[in-house]
Amino acid sequence: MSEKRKPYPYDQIEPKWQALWNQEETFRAPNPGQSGFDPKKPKYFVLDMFPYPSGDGLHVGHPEGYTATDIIARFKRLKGFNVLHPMGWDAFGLPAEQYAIKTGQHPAVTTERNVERFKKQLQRIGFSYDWSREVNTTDPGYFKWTQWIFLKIYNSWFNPATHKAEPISTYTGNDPDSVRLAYVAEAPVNWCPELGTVLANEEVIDGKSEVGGFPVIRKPMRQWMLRITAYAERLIKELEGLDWPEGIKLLQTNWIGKSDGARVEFSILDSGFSISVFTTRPDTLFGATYMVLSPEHPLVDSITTREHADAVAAYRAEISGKSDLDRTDLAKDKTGIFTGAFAINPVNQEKIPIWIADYVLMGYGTGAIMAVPAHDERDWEFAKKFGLPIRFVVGPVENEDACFSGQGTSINSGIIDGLPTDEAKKTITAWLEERGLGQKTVNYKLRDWLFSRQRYWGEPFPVIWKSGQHSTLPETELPLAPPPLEDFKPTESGEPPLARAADWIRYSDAATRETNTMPQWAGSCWYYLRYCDPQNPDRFASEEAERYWMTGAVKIENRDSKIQNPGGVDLYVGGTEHAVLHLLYARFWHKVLYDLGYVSTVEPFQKLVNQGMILGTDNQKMSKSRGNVINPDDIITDYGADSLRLYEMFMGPLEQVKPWSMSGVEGVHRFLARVWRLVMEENQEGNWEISSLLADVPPTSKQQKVIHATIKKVTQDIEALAFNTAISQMMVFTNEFTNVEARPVSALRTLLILLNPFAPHLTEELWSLLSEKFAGFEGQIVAQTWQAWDDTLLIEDEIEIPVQINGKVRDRVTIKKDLSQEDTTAQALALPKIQEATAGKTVRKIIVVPGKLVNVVVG
RNA sequence: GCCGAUGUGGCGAAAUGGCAGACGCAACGGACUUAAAAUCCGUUUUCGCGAAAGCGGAGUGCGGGUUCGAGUCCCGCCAUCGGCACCA
Repeated sequence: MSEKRKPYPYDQIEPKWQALWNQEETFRAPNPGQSGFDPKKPKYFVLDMFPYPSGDGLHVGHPEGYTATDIIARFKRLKGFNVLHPMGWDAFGLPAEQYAIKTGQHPAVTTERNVERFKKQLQRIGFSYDWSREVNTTDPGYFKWTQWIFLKIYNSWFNPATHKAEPISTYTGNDPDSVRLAYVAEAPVNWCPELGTVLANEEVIDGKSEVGGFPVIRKPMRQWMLRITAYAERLIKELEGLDWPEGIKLLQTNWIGKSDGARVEFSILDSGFSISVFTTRPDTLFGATYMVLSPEHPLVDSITTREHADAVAAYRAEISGKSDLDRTDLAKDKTGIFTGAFAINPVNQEKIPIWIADYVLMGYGTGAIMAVPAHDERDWEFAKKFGLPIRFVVGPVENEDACFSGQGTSINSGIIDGLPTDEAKKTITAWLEERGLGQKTVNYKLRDWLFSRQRYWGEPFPVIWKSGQHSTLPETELPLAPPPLEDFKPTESGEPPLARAADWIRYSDAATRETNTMPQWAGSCWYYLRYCDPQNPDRFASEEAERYWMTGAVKIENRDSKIQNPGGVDLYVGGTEHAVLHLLYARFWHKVLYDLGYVSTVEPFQKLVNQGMILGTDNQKMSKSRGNVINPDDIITDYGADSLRLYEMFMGPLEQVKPWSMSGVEGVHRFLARVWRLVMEENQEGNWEISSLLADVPPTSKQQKVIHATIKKVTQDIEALAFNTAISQMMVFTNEFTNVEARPVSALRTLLILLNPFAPHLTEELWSLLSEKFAGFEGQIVAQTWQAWDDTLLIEDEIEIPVQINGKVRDRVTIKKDLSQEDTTAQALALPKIQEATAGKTVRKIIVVPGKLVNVVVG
């Protein structure tokens, strides 16, 4: 009894309803063909970005997006949809592995423990997930299919004629390995000698390891690559029809980085070689005064003259020894060295020197450029530093001391003189093509996806090696689990940790297993598909289930008709941090599966929404070191899950970054307590009982208006994901019914249904309490139907409108709603204040906006 | 440097080109109470005048513009946050 009395007994009702939902599988979503499936209802697939179950547990950022999707899921169910709302675990990953290296505890053990904790935390918030569909990327039953998809990727190629992935058997060339969508290449990786491991790009911050801050160097290693570049064009183009934030589409488009230009062949003087360069400005070809190769360019050794060989070798050694950090730091200061060789400019036969410099990247274009210092900032800087000639070929030249990279008219350029830039590009490119000296080309910044990691805690590749040749395991040998190990560090020689499992590696006398593992992205590339049919042992998801949840089609139809209807996940909510990587990788895999006929839609996610980050109460990013982390468990203990949910949604627009406020939590908590007290009151003994003010009376017409305005606003706001204003409106509703002599039960019935998606526990409880005394509360609230509003009830007979003089409000007038413009004007002008203001002045114009205002313009 | 988002009271915010500040927090005042908490009622952009009801001016980062009318549309800046960063 000493405990402080709670404003309402959330601590009792929340666990009660959670247990009941769990027990009765209230939110189980049957698949077509299963009992309880209703084919007449439309489908709705609402997806969260599944979490990595870290050791820290949930933070308040997780429930933000999860609450938003839960409200949508519950709303759609009330609206009569079959709703797929699942949750799972992206459980492979580096933190578990590093913890294992430190403590020797197997990652599977810590992962299981963390998953358990995360799940408990999520269940305490009352999310309406169909837990029978839970997936875990580290389950053999799951990663079997991750590996299976890899096999499909490995066994296909991108046919440039059809712009589609096709089985490798349709490839007629003589080297299928050169076109597979999964291939092996020597590629530089982020090697951290201190940690003895390779790091993903995301784990390298400013050239140092995210963990520990140790230097990271680039080291070439044999790597698996996925040919995502083959899809560059489609990954840009097929974004078009998606309902995604424009900013995210742009981010992906820029990441893929398409540029139109030309490849131009330069022959090398006194040698049999020729070097091709990529340029977006072939119109400036006459201004090329030198050429630059990347230090890693394969022809550097062949063309370097004897007297420059030592200096070039020294420069190349210096560059390769630099860490990423050094290279970034020196980005502004150009370095380079002359090779002694010369190239011939194909348009004017001019002899130009060939340099190497690290501002030219091997990974883009051809790794070589023609330098046009007059019209390219970087070339300008380099030419200035090394005293190379500068020649203007795009006019008008206004300033000889500055580079001009814009468009203009070609000058000093032979056949293209006088042409505007666009024309000049076309003309010179055609001229080059006719002579076999160049070609119109499209280039992308996007690189192929480095898909292997030297890690333990990931999916092993279903690949074996025999005499230096790779081949794949048969599907029947999937899943291939990682071997049991006790030491998870890479070997001393820098080989992946799987190399320690000698027995596991030996596949046969002649063949060994691949020891790299897949990156964490692999499992998250397709998890939304597994949710459709998570226990299926024979396919990643049955065709029927995949088709139903992705397109809504119950029967299998002509596949081409699906292309018309974009389909896919109906709503996907998650943080912006995945704007490029996860969302690009998943789209890529999905397209491969689509091309090969395994899925029904071109794109996986039809609508995407990014929730904004939640900052600490100090307006700073939450972090352990700042000590400003808010733990959702504490909020639930002190205010209840419904308050946590409601506050997360009431803070502000979903997409916006916003700081946490404890008194804000108390505010919504008070609101929920007010709703509780609309229904319940305390008796003499201090027990809660149904309020004596409740009565089966019709609402007054004013109340009727509030009821219908609230149904309308809440419905429209939920559909627009504007949860904060939906809640405001329900507060208005509650205020309206707080001080009344008799409270119409029907009004509360409506409020409870509207509030249910937001505060499911409180509304279930009040619903069930009301059913003891009033009719209309049969069954659970989750089984009810969302109400419709009546617009005719919202129309006011009389409205008050402002009357302005020259745009400033001078008075107000109350008029009948359908009053004619003439009569409105007359009434407005008759107002004493308006009379006074217009006296002695000319009324020049009167603007009447029906039902809105009158504006009198006087001179 | 480039790209994107944002900028409104003491704070979180709201406003199809039409009464700026709904709703909530905080603060202040009142009711209830022996008292406090809780609850309920009220005030609260700011400046000036007024005892008060009220009256008047200013006001949505800054400077311009379009419009009868701009937080909202257009042009040019500034600031904060996020992303990319020698991509030829």
